[in-house]
Formats: sequence, C-alpha cells, structure tokens
Amino acid sequence: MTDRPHPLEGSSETVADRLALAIHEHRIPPGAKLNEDEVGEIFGVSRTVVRTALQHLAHDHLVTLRRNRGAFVAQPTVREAREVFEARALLEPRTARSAADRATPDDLARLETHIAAEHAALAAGDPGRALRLSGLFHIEIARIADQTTIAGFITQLVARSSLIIALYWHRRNALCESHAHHALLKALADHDGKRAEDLMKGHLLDLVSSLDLRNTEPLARSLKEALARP
Amino acid sequence: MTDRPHPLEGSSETVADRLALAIHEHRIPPGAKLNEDEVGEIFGVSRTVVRTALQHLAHDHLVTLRRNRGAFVAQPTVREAREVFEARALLEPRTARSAADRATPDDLARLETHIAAEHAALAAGDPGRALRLSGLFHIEIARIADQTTIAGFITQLVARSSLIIALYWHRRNALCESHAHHALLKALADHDGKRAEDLMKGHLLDLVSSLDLRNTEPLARSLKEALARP
DNA sequence: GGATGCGGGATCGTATACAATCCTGTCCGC
DNA sequence: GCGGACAGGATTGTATACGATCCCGCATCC
Repeated sequence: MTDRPHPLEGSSETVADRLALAIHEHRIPPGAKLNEDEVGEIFGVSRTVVRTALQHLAHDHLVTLRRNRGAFVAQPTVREAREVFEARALLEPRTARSAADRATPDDLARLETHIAAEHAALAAGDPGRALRLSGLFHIEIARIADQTTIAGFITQLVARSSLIIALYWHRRNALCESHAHHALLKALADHDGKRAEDLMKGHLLDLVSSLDLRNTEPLARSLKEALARP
Repeated sequence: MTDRPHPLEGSSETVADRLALAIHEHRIPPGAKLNEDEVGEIFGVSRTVVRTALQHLAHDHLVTLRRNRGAFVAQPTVREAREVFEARALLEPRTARSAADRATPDDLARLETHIAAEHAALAAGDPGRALRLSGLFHIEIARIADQTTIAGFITQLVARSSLIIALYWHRRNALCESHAHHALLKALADHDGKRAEDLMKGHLLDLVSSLDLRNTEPLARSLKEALARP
C-alpha cells in the first residue's frame, strides 16, 4: 500500500532520489542490475526518464553504466573505498570546525532530531534507515557550515560510503556511530571547533577501521570465495 | 578544416567534452544559451544525445538547467566562487603534499610539458587555452597523488574556477600563475611535501585575491554596468 | 567430449514524434 | 497612450519506434 506504481509523478529526479534512497538503505544490493524497462514500469514512467535518472546516479558513482550492458549498482573496489574515506578525511574535519562556529540552536535541534531518529530506526530493527540517517547527520553538518559545494561532495561521498559499508562491513559496532555523533553534537553545541574537528577525524578513522579492506577485488567477495579451494 | 560538423562520431560524452572545452576556454561566455537543436545540428547528433551531454555538464555545475527554459552556461555567484575556492583550499594543498611523495620522473616530465604548453599558448595570444592548461596542471597533480576521487572533485572545481575567472577576473597577472606552477613543480621534484603544500595553499590564495568578489550578483556585471547611468 | 560458430532473444543507444510549457509580439479596452 | 489578455511561435519534456549490440543456448565439428 505504501509503494504503489504511481502512474506518473513529476520528473526524473524523483526516480533518481527513490533509487538512491533504496540503494542507500541497502534495499538494492551492490551489483544488482537496474533494468530500464523494469524501473520504468515500477515508477510508471518511460525509459527516457529512467535513463536520465540512471545517468544522474552514475555521475555520483552510485551505479555503473556499462555500454550496451545496462546499469548496475556500483561495487566500489577497496581502492575506491580508501579514496572515498581519504577524501572525507580531507573535507569533513575542517567543515565540522566551521560548523561549530556557526551552529545555531535551530541547527543543533535538527541534529538532535537526526540522532533520535537514528536510534529509533535501530531500535525498530531497520539498520538501513539508521545508516541513511547517520549519513544525513554528516551532510547536515556541512550544511550548517554553510558550504553547499562541500556539502555536495560530502553527499556524494556519504552515498558511496553506504555502498562501501554494504560490501566491506566487518565489525558490528553500531554503538560507536551513535556515540560519536552524540559527542560531535556536544562539541558543536559548545562551539568548540577544535574538538569538533578532532572528533570528526577520529570518527572517520573509526569508520575505516570497522571495514575489512584487505581483499583486492570487490567481486572477489562473490567470485573468489566461491572457488576458494579448487 | 579542423572543426567540421561531424556527421556522427561516438557518443554523448564527446559532445559534453567539446562543450566543456569551449566553456573552459571562454569561447562560450557565462550565461549563454545552449539551444538543443542548435548544438545537435553542430555536432550532427540528435537532441537525445545533446540532452544527455547537457545533463552531464549540469551535474558539474558548468551549465544551469532551467525547467522548460533550457540550458545556459553557468554564472557562479560570488558566494559560489568563494565556496569553490574554499573547497580547493581544503583539497589541493594536502593532495600536493601527497603528490610530492609519489611523483616519478615521468610525472615531472609531464608537468614540465604542461607548463611549457601553457607558456606557448600565452605567447601565441591564446589566453583561453593557457587557462585550460593551467587547470590541467592542478588536475595532473591530483592524478599524481593517485587519488582519482579527489582528482574528480578537483576537475569539477577547476572547471567552475574557469567560469569564475571569466566573470570576476580583475588583475592581469598571468605571470603569477606560471611562476607559481614552476615553483610547485620544483617542490615536487625535490619531493618536499611540506613546501608543495604551502606553495599550493599560497597559490590558491593568490588566485582568490586576483578576483573581484565584492559584487552581489554575477549578471550585474553585464546588466547593471550597461545601465549604470540612465 | 569439448570447443567453436551461429542464431534467437533481450536490452541498450539513438532518432523521431507528440504534448506541455513558456516567451514574445500584438491587439483590444480603458 | 498604456496596461493587460491572448494567440502564435519556439523550445523543452516525455513517450515511442527502430536499429545496433551483446548475452545465452544449441548445434556442429574436430
């Protein structure tokens, strides 16, 4: 009942957003094929708009477009995974510092809401939604820093991080996340830029350390393991 | 002879690249309208591929898509201009440091070529091409640092910087550019990461200081000045 | 028996056609 | 003379149609 095949709603961005959300919440696994006709029928739109949406997602590295093959949910390599988090390490700590200087009570309230919703999603057994909200927390900080350009980059990096987590997640330490976010919020509330910067840096390092980035290939996870011992 | 209206060459990315190059070299001014039929006829392709190319460029903030209005070459606001250079300030110095650690003789030779080509273009009275090569220098450094993700961001930021320069350029100090790049190359050749980082930081600050970012509107430059005294 | 060539089916890439929207110039009323 | 409504033209948004390419399965040949 919640998801009816809408006859036609608005534009291609809606389709892109819906697809991105599904990918972000791990409802569509990495490597999954996104058939144009199928997606078009689901959303009640033509292939034209689906193609536009897929190209949009491809530009954000959420899907991979292979010529005459179709669109697939991206499977970041370990190299890409490292690059994504190195980029985040360059962008986010300094942005968090700026956010600490500019955060208004309204901003802090919104962040608090995010954290609460994240907890609620976890309690409700919806880790995908919790992960999504966790990412929105980072994006919101960039927005508070009043840097829409950087916020755009972080949005992209968070989206890719979601795929990376889907592929390379190892430790089951969900508590770390929420606690780190809470500490970060406190630093922002205190307008302690230096602390916010350090906390963000550490938080990102924790995230990377919770991944298993030893393998060489992402599809090795489904291929090499299959023929590990011949 | 060099630029014939190709009957049909390859794909939409070619059109996007050609358009991006023209914008980058200031052959198409900010605010210019990009008619789909017109562009399609120029490149000998259909509107479908032109639309794809324009959406690609829109995603990189090189063109602005207005619903039912068409595509226009972007006109970054002063706010966007500041944001772009703040993002570059976050990304490029640290990337230059990494590049200094990894630069091979082959990399250095390629950078030397870039600088030489930049000088040649300036001498040939083609400042647009010189600016393009100057941007490629920055992108090449990110590539040397072996960070394709960051390189992608910098590519986007350099492209937007080209538009910003077209709109807000003030001082005519082209020497600064080439000299800064030469000093940077020397630091990279010496594998002096710290110096490369500092030089890049200073270079970006010089770039910003060569702009006139006082105005509030970008189109004021072409509209208000026209009817300054009625 | 295994590898190679080939054909059917499906899917993507591009072009074209139609509908919706917007801009511009003109006409009418005040 | 001037402001507003309206129609014409142009341009974009979306859908559909056709051609090209690729994958998969089967038959054939070595």
